[in-house]
Amino acid sequence: MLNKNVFLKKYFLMTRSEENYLKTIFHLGGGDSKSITTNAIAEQMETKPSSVTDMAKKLAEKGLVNYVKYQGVSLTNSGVKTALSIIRKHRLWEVFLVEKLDFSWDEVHEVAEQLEHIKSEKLIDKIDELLNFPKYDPHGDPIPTKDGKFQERDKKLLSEMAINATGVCVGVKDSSVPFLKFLDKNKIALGNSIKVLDKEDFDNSLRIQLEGKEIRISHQIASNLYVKKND
Amino acid sequence: MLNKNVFLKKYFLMTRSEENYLKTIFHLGGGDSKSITTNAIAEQMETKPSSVTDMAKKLAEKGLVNYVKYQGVSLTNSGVKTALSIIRKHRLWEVFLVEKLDFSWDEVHEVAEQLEHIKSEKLIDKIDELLNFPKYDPHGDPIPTKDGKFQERDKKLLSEMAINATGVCVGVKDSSVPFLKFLDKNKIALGNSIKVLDKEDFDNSLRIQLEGKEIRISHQIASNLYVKKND
DNA sequence: AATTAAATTTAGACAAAACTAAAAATAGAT
DNA sequence: ATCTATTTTTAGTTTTGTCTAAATTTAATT
Ligand SMILES: [Mn+2]
Ligand SMILES: [Mn+2]
Ligand SMILES: [Mn+2]
Ligand SMILES: [Mn+2]
Repeated sequence: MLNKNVFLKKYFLMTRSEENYLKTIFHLGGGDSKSITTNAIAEQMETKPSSVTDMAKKLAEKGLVNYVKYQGVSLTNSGVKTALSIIRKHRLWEVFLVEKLDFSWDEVHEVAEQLEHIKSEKLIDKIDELLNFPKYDPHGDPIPTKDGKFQERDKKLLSEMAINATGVCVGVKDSSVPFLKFLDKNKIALGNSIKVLDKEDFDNSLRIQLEGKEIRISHQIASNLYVKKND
Repeated sequence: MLNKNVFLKKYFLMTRSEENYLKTIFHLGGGDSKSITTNAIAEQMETKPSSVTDMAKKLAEKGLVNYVKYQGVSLTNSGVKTALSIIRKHRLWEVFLVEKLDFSWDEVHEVAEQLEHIKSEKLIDKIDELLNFPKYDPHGDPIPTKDGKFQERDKKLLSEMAINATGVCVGVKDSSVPFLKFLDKNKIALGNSIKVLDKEDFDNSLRIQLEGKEIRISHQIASNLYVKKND
């Protein structure tokens, strides 16, 4: 009885901390068999490199990451699968909070960080169904399907669009609370139509048409907004 | 910074384990300044008495329980308040799962055990609103209000009702999965009308009318079903 | 009142997840 | 190729929550 639980725990059950590490490694690109350094992971997670080393060993033991001393970690197939299932939960909960509970897009991340660790396959599948199987979360990020398929959208940073090009705002690169609140205040939202009117060479700021109205936008903003170009 | 966090953690932030202890103590009657023994708590939580002793000290330090060596623990006002907020969350999530996601009443407890620890006041208030401020959970247990008010229903065990008395089934005493599944199989549900027809002295079984149909019920079942008597 | 049984606490250990400080390995620059 | 700065790992601690085994207190019985 005790031995069986120790076995399950060691090789199958995921702790919250382990899940957070997998998610971070995935977001840093470790899903494409690219090696991520312990330092990079530590910085992202606001923890210490030595803690990351400890966890790397544990995750390697579970077959979730490839870890070679001094060479960093990458996700195994199993690790990718697990990371995607957590990201799927995170983004579905974010949609739920916005669509069903009237949260604003700057409030959802913090709560989703907790909800993503709830263990119930039925729960998340039912939430998915309730939301009518959404493809994107409130920040425009794609939601992996139940079987881990990922549909990245064809999008471009607004700052990289040519003059006179038109499109629709579909996502944010920076999804920090201050940036999202800034966009709200300036009435910039996902789904808005955009046309690039002019670029200012001096400071790289843009003059754009947003839902018909002409506004000026700094480079900082333009380089954090994703646009889907019209054909 | 570090000192501030240590301070917050020690005196304000609740861990999942601490929350589970408070909830258990409350369910064992520790809210009415009755002393609950460490043994009773240990048995309920499937843990060891020595672990309970450790936690009792920690909760006392936080001002959540009164703890006197060898005398057991009872909840302080602050402890009751905290316990009620967790029970409120647990029961609201149970309603949510049944009402919005089509879970059956025997599936919700396990998931609610996880969801009750999500920390977001806004989240639970919005869930409450979405559900239209329900007063009872799927097992007939009352849901505390935001400010901790408790409306226990006037109910009686079916086994204690007099012959010819009528009422409505409003709750279960045993809310274990097997019992709930048994009730489903026998088409006994909350809201059903009940009339006691006859009692068998030999084995204390009952003959009752359930939604018009006459059925026979063992004492074991009758002593785990709550009925609200008609006036 | 003394003895015994049961309940409770203490002491010491362990696993998980973090930390600090020191040691080792790698990469960059001469 | 050697030295040096940076990165990474190791070793040893800490905190939380648990456990076992031993000691202590309380309750029950004679
Ligand atoms: Mn998020
Ligand atoms: Mn998001
Ligand atoms: Mn429950
Ligand atoms: Mn319930």
